[in-house]
Amino acid sequence: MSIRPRPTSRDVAERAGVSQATVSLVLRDRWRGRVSPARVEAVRAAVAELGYRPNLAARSLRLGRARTALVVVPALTNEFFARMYAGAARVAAGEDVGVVLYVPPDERGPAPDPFASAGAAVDGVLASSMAAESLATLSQGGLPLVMLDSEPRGPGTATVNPDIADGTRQVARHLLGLGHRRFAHLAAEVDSWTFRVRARVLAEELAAVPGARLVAAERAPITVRGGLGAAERVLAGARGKAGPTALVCDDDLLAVGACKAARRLGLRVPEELSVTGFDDLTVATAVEPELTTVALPAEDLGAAGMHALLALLAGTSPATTVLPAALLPRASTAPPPPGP
Amino acid sequence: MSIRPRPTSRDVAERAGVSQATVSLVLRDRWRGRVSPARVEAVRAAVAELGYRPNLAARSLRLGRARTALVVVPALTNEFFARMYAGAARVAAGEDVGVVLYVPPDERGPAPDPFASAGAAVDGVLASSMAAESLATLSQGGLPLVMLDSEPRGPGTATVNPDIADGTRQVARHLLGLGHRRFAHLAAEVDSWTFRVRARVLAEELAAVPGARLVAAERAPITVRGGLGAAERVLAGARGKAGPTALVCDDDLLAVGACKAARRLGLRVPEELSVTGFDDLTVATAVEPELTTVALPAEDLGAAGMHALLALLAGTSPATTVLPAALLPRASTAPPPPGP
DNA sequence: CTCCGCGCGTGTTACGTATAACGTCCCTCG
DNA sequence: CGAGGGACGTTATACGTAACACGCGCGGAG
Repeated sequence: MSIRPRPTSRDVAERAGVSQATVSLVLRDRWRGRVSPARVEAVRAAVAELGYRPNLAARSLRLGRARTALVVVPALTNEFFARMYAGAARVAAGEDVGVVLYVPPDERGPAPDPFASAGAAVDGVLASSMAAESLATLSQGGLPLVMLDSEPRGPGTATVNPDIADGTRQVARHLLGLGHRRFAHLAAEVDSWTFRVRARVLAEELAAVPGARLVAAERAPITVRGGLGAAERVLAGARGKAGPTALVCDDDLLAVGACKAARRLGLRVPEELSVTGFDDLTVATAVEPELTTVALPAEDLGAAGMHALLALLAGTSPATTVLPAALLPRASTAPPPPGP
Repeated sequence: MSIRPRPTSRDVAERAGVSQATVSLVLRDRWRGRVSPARVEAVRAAVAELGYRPNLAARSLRLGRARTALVVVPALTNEFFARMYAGAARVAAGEDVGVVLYVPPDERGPAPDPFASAGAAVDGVLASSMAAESLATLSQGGLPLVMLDSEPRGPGTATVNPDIADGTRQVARHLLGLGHRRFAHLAAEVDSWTFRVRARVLAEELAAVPGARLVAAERAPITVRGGLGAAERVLAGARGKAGPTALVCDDDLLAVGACKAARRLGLRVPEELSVTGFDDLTVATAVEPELTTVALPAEDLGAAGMHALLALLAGTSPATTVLPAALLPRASTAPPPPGP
């Protein structure tokens, strides 16, 4: 089986007994009123027989656009980003747009140039939750750029965000409404917009209620282990008198870790400690008790982002979109235990 | 701010006072002994000033290859696939190869042509755990193809698989060794190689031990809900006398659902019912009790797959690789309750 | 003195596709 | 009967890059 070079449109033309231009017309569906049905059929038959596929590099070069978007995501093993990607990919597939995915290989160190390593030609960029320095690199491409779940930027780039502030507000008010006054915050140790907003809004909401306060705050990597360790530090520190009765976590994984820590320390959730998460991941309903959390529309975010990018490519001017977040009260929150 | 067309290598040449050919030589690092250092510097400076980036479509067309791989994955929201992808992407990034990701939009219905919707030119394909019919489409591309976690095929395509048979064997022997004799199997409702192997090997292992048998089998979608429903059907059916004492699940999500079902029915895990999972997902250690499961080297699988693809592209002949699976005994398995 | 070889560069071409700009018929209408 | 125009195709060209095949001086060897 010797390797046979891929057939070109010229090969198809020869086989069908027409010119290469005619083949192109047929393939692009531009033949109406220019090519007779008989020849169209001949071309189609030749395409099928040869197993011809257009060379996409050549097409991109000729057309000056690739119908391809570069999607940049910090880590796909994070369910939230995976869902966001799924939404973006669905829209892209529907619009017949290709997707080149770029995931920075490592947290530390300067990431290699996404454009160089992308390999393929790309018309625009959809990036999510990036740290500021990576962003600089992305803007340098000079391509239309849509940011997801990130600090809204000046004109020039579009942004699509979940309403993190409102989600956080709902969590805080839910817990305050249950009667909690002593809070702890388990924060993600990543320094990005979304987590800064959570910390800020939580502080604001607590400040608005007399007697309410943040008795502890810890940062941890966004994993179950991370949450476990951080929660142990928070809870072990202040056993008894002035410990927090509510633990607000930046992510469901942290919340799950916190629940494990509570169990180890003999604290019952939610009777003695309320715990809240963020994102409504699969794990939120897998554990016992099921987590009270904030559902963010991850798929919609990705989908809206891709739509925004396509709009940008079509020439509309960039805008900022905010999608709603919804508190899902479940079994990990309850009124605080009565004071002594 | 009017849109400025992207500079080409000719623009760079003009600015640097050299010919376009020289620019190309410098950029491809082919100038040693052909271009004087002074001019090399001039070119580099011009590149920087103009923010020039090579047009990848043109480069691919000229070179006849794109240094880009098409990766096909059934669903990235499945943590196992996400990890597999991460491994593949890491290798690709290291080898300076781009990745075009294709996720079939829906389970049902014929998937659109991956190559057409890929948008970008591609040199080879890395596909995982696909149903047979999708595979046919992939082979049609005539491109080098590496399959992950799939039925080993004849010569022509390389395969990289986890040792599913051995993993399943370890689970069965672990439970048999604990004394279990009445088993139930919670199978994934997807019809793919990996799940067929699990069912077959489980049956074989039970057949080899006198008295051991499969008292029930159910199929379910690979979600917590799916596992919950299926486990309820299995467990509610045979309360008391001849119910299974061990529940072998094809996936950790199913196992988590099964644990929830057991709890609802008042069965304690692992004292009254042992449950095993597969894949060692994050959720396996998030729940209580932590799941006994089989760890599959997802990242390594993806990495090995990408290496295999690169080898194929370099001209080596396709091979089949098998990576080990490891049983992780944790807290969801124990000896069966003493008989009445 | 001639000629070769080397250091340095440049002109030119091809990759495969899409499309603008042209022909040709042949039919119809004035 | 001639002009006009529609239906049908083709020729030619450009997209941006990579690299082959040549120059052109100049210095040293023969």
